[in-house]
Amino acid sequence: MPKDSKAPTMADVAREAGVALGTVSRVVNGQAVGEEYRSKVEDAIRRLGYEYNSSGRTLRTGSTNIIALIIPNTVNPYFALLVHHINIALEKRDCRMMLCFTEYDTDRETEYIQLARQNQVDGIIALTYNPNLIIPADIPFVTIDRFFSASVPCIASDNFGGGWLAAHKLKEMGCTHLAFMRFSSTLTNEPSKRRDGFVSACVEMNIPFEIMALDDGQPFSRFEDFLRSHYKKGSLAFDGLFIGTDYLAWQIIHVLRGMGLRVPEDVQVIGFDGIRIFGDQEYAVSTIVQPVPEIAEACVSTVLSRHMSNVPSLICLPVKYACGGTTIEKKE
Amino acid sequence: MPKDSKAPTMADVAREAGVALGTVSRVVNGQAVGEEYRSKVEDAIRRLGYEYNSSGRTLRTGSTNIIALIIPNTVNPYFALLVHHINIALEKRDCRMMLCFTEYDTDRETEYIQLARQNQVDGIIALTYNPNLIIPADIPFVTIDRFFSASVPCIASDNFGGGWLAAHKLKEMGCTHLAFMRFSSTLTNEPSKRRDGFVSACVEMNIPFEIMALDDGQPFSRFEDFLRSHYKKGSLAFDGLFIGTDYLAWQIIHVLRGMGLRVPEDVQVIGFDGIRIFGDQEYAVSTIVQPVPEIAEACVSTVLSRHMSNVPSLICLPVKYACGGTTIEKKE
DNA sequence: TTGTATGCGTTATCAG
DNA sequence: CTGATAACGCATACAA
Repeated sequence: MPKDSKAPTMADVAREAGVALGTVSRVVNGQAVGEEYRSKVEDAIRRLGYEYNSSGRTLRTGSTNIIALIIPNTVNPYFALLVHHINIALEKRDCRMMLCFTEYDTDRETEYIQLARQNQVDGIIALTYNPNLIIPADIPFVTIDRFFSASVPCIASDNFGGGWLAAHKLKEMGCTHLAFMRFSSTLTNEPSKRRDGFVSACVEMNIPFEIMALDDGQPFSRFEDFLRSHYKKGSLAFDGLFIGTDYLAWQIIHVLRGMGLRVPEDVQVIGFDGIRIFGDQEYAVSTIVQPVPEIAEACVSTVLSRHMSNVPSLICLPVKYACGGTTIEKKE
Repeated sequence: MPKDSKAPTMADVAREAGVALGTVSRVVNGQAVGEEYRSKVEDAIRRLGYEYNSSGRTLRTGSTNIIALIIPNTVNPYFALLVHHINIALEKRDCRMMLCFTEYDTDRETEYIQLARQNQVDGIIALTYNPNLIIPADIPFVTIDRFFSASVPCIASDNFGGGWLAAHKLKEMGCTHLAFMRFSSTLTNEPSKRRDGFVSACVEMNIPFEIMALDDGQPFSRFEDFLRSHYKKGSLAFDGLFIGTDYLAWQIIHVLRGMGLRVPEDVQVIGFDGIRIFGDQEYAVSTIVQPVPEIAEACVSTVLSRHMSNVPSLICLPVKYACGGTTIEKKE
């Protein structure tokens, strides 16, 4: 029986090639090595079927080329999209991803940060909700949609601009009475600005509007109650709705249709996120589209930027409007 | 200036606590240690803010508690669901996930296996399409939906039974002329059996049917051509369609409606997978639901089973039918 | 039960 | 440009 019960190491390769261990390391890492030595080493690698073992390097250098992504889940299509594009951006830079799902559990958010540190990740990208989350100072850390402090870069869409755009679009489509509806976490984060932009535009355009914000944890039926209380004699008090997310917009459209209202004929609806059915088919609802590829790229390039020096504390990326059939386009 | 520029190690803790390095290791790993020693160590850990560094252990033991999941992407809702449930199953066992997206690129599938080995993962779960993929013999490996050999466990839904069930349901709903449509990869994998089950049921029930399988890479418009060629004088030759995936079913329903046909009144459609809109809302189409949580659980428990000994080579899990509005329920 | 000592595979620092 | 050698942090066999 051969004694090759264990995988060959650089030392084995060195012995096989008749060179020093350091030379093998240099070949493997593509550093300057004499041509004759290089080929001797490469032959030996092939003969032995040597494969690089990154744990040695991690121990020695403390770096892993792994970035932790902390996010609620991957079932929500917006998160799925984010995960997808962040992975593309990481792969482009030869990095791997350690995926951490929190399911909106604040304790898990904390635990995963600790776990990421124990695994020597090179950085953390996090989309979290824990109001008391402690950001590690010794690991490059960027957050999505939530501002902590000037020293923790935050990447987000232009939420204010998106709210503003939604109101303008509804006006443009002929709406005269608007409402904004959302689930609002107790946390004040970047998406909270969707409301502010919407309000700002309504005031500016002198359009009447109402706000219906429901705290997280409140039952969805409150939205139904709200709509019904504004429904008299077969018509709704609003002809245009801006909803905090596409997901909620979808649910609310069901309610509207259940009430006998037609969307978009009687009520036009604009959501936020830019979710497509099955990920790449038509938009689920008319929407303000977040620039997910750009957000992902910004997250990755920021978290990997050397020592996180000279990085802006808030990166805000432009959104755009897209029709998903729940608004009336002017000229088709 | 303090000299704590580097993170404290077990050796630092041992010195601080006045015990031996091995004792610290035993405390950290929850092994038997005298009570007085344990508390001395725990105090020292707290004082120093020590945090476990897993790279040392990985180097020493060769194990990481990380499982690689190789999958095309996370944008397709079925894959998103799979990722989600596999992560739940891994977390339950204190394992982390290294996510590898292939985007159906066969080279990437190979590369990621190599990368996973270099990262010392404890196992690999893979959903792949490369016909020549080489399965590493030295790493626990399970595949989803694709049988390689008796030594590589394969986890899949009961695809044959699903096809069979779809045909029976369509019959039950009053259909008399059926067709099956799918994109078929050149690869013969478990999902290929959806067709076989469907055919078997049609023959058994003595129902006329047609099969329209399009090779991957062919344009979708071929399906349109197929439907149009079976469309005469305002009616389609089929009143029931079974489609290989919900995703394709969704697209085909668009074509049908574009032709002026009503779904489900004129044509009933059943897809496969069990995809819900926004991940947790209504089913996108009437469908054969894959038992994703059970598939995930089976993948994880199998890949982690000690030495992969005594594991079945094919685990087949039961599917069920669900209405998604593209079939006519008998009694509502 | 606790202490001691060694080695896991790699990188990096020196001399040569 | 190459060779020899010392860490990196931890687990564990062995000695006490």
